[in-house]
Amino acid sequence: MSKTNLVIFEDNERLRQSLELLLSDISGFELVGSYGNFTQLDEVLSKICPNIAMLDIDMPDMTGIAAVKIIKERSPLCRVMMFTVFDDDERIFQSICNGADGYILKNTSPLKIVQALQELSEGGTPMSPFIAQKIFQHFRQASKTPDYHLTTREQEILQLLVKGHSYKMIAADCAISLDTVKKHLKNIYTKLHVSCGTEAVAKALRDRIVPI
Amino acid sequence: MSKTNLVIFEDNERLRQSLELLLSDISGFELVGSYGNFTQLDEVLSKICPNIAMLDIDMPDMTGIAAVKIIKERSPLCRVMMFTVFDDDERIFQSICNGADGYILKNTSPLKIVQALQELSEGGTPMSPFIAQKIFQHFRQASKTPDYHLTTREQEILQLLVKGHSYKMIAADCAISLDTVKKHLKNIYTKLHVSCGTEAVAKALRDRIVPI
DNA sequence: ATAGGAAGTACCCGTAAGGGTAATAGATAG
DNA sequence: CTATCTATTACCCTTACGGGTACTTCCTAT
Repeated sequence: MSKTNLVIFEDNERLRQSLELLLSDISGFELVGSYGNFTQLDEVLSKICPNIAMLDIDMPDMTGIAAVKIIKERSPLCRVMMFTVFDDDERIFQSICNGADGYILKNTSPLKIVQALQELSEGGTPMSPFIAQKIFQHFRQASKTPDYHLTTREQEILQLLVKGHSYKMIAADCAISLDTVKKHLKNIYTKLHVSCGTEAVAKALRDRIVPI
Repeated sequence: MSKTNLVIFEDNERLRQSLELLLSDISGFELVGSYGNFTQLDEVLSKICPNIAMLDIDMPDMTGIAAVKIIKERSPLCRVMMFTVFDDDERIFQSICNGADGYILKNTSPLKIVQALQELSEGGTPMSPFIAQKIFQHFRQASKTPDYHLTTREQEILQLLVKGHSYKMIAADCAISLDTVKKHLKNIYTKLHVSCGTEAVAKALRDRIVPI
């Protein structure tokens, strides 16, 4: 069985050399490239066809976040590991959305780095415990729904409004008069502290009052 | 230092006994309860105050997904590990949103189960590789934005509409006439295949044409 | 028993919204 | 160099929307 080809993009020269040393003789892996910037990225993707790319985020000519997008567009099968000091939500989620397959922080021990790369090559999704925590937290946060004390009827009507139904259609759907629909929507706008339908729809979706 | 108190909720009797055996003599842990349903959940939370609860999802009287919500509301410090055969998006994300701190599948080896519980007790967020993959995939999926070929002006106007601005306010913001705003919105509605502002706002937010 | 909230109906009124049509300037492609 | 496309502006017309106010019925919680 052939070895897993590995390339590194890391601008800190000392760290890059340490990584080269660490990763140069792991069984099953072959370090086939190591770069301090992304100028040769195109060439690397077309000529070397690496199985795994390990990316620093803060690089001189391009962020690793932009690079992972390019890599995944050009070589979808290349698995990408983010390797960075950044642990803020913004950079974590952007990296993942752009296609990163793993995300480990630079304070990770050499042993764990090697384990993470092995896990990555086996199709796994290695990440530092802190990253896993952030992700779980993100879901919990996103599911929190403020309560505007809408009645069931009001929720029903708001849902229809979000679907793009006109007042008239809502009246037909609910089998009530047009005036009643207006009254309900008036109350809904008051409760949501908005002044028109479009604003209500935006708030309903943003605050998950209605299913997205 | 005192031991970590652990309780198990698992309705399969044989599996529960296996878990009891596995977890009864791990150093640092003490298995203080093991139940085949959630009838005694209230009591367990108020009297035993477990540090860790391990929950099966498919239980006779309540789902583990509902249980994790209750546990987290009543005892936020109790760390909850989902332990289940289910690997569908729906149950994974609901569990996490309700407050689960870890999610491992039942095909996990005994050694890995013990490691996961240790990681959980140290504040980590253990999950099966497959779960990690699902989560990363979820982010990638959510960030995909269909292209409706809106011009920059149209995007700008759509954003203002989503903010709840009236046609008149948009005209003022963009320093163009009201009629032009109308025309642009007409074009936007056509491009998005919608018929009114509320529907356009809903589509813009759902399809992430504008930042949520 | 009764007060308050939820739901429904009905009116008026003014403006905002949405559809149709057309003209102008700038860019771009053949 | 002209034809075409895009972005922009403009006008007319009808309807939908949003605010105000008022009344009835049902239900539930005190």
